Amino acid sequence: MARTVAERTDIIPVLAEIFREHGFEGASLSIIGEKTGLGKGSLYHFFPGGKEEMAAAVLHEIDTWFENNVYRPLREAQNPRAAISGMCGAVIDYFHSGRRICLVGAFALDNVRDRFTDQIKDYFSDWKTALAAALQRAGHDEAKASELAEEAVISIQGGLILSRALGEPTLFERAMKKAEERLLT
Amino acid sequence: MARTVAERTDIIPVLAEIFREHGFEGASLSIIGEKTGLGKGSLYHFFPGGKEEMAAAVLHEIDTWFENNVYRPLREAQNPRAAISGMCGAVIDYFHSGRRICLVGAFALDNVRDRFTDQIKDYFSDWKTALAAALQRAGHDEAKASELAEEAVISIQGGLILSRALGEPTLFERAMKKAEERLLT
DNA sequence: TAAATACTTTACCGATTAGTACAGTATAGA
DNA sequence: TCTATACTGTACTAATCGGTAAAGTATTTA
Repeated sequence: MARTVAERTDIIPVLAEIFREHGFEGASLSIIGEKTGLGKGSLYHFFPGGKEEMAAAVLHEIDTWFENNVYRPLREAQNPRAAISGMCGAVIDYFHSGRRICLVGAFALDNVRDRFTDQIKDYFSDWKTALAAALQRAGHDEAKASELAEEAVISIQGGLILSRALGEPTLFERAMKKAEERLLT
Repeated sequence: MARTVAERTDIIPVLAEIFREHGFEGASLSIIGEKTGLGKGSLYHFFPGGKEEMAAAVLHEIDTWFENNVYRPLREAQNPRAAISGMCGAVIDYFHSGRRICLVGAFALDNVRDRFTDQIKDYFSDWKTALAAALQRAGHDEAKASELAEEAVISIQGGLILSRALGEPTLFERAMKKAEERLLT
């Protein structure tokens, strides 16, 4: 039989988009099979734990992406203000200017939240602490840095919801610009 | 047979909590039957359109609640600043200090978003315009009022997500206090 | 080239899904 | 009290769900 996919890692971004579009429960194995081009046999070969393992793998990939492209730059860049600015740009790109939802945020509101509690919690908590660290290095005291970081993450998540709900991608870009202003002044 | 529920309207709040807890797809008819104490026969008697009609009825009830308790007071109260302050209190109560999610926001991220596009859109759009109207009557120009209103609704939705994700109800109260400050200064 | 491993296809399982049909019972109005 | 309507319980459908089993075919390793 023809080999369709060489690497398990190639499937994960496809799974991510499926979960974004249909949610965890709505992402049936038939949809997954259709969009990945893989039969059930192959899917359970790569993910013996079934849908739950697929979603966990997606969340893990999201986590490493943010660690590499958002959290670590915030913690380690020489210029913290440039790193914060860079974060805002990376976020706009990642969420396709508000046309793409945040899977972790969606899971947090979904009934699967209990199955992925820790991964969801870490995502937001890591983001907050990394951003607060950059803000502190930019001159804010600990309390103010934590407050500003929390506000920014809130604005991102809320902006994604409203942007999606109203069908206005520009809303998200506006919210990000506002958030960046508040972080840098 | 014993009559269990007198009014269709009595069931809707129960349905709302079920959808909040399990999502639209996750709210199976067996769960709904169990929590409402109604058999399928009764459920389809009250809601011939099935789950979709149930969810639509819940969204409609939410809309009228916000119209009566949030939007209209914002539009019509003599003292707009007091009305804004009242809105913040009502919102904290309604969402149980962040322990309760916003069903409309959850639907906006879910795969049912396409089935209830208009009701979701109206919810956020009505909220924005009502709050902007109050802000204008409080002295802001149209552009600034619209900007502040959008920011506030964003903070509410984002606050609910983070509060839920991190398991910190105090986060939502903090976000609401911040939002109120920004609206009233 | 031969054997071991990696991947795929197909067929199947029991459980659950939303929804329908309909007979039966309770209630309300005349 | 009789009748019409409102409501409920039970049984049923066809479809789909996530998951399993196992035989078959590639690909890699020795």
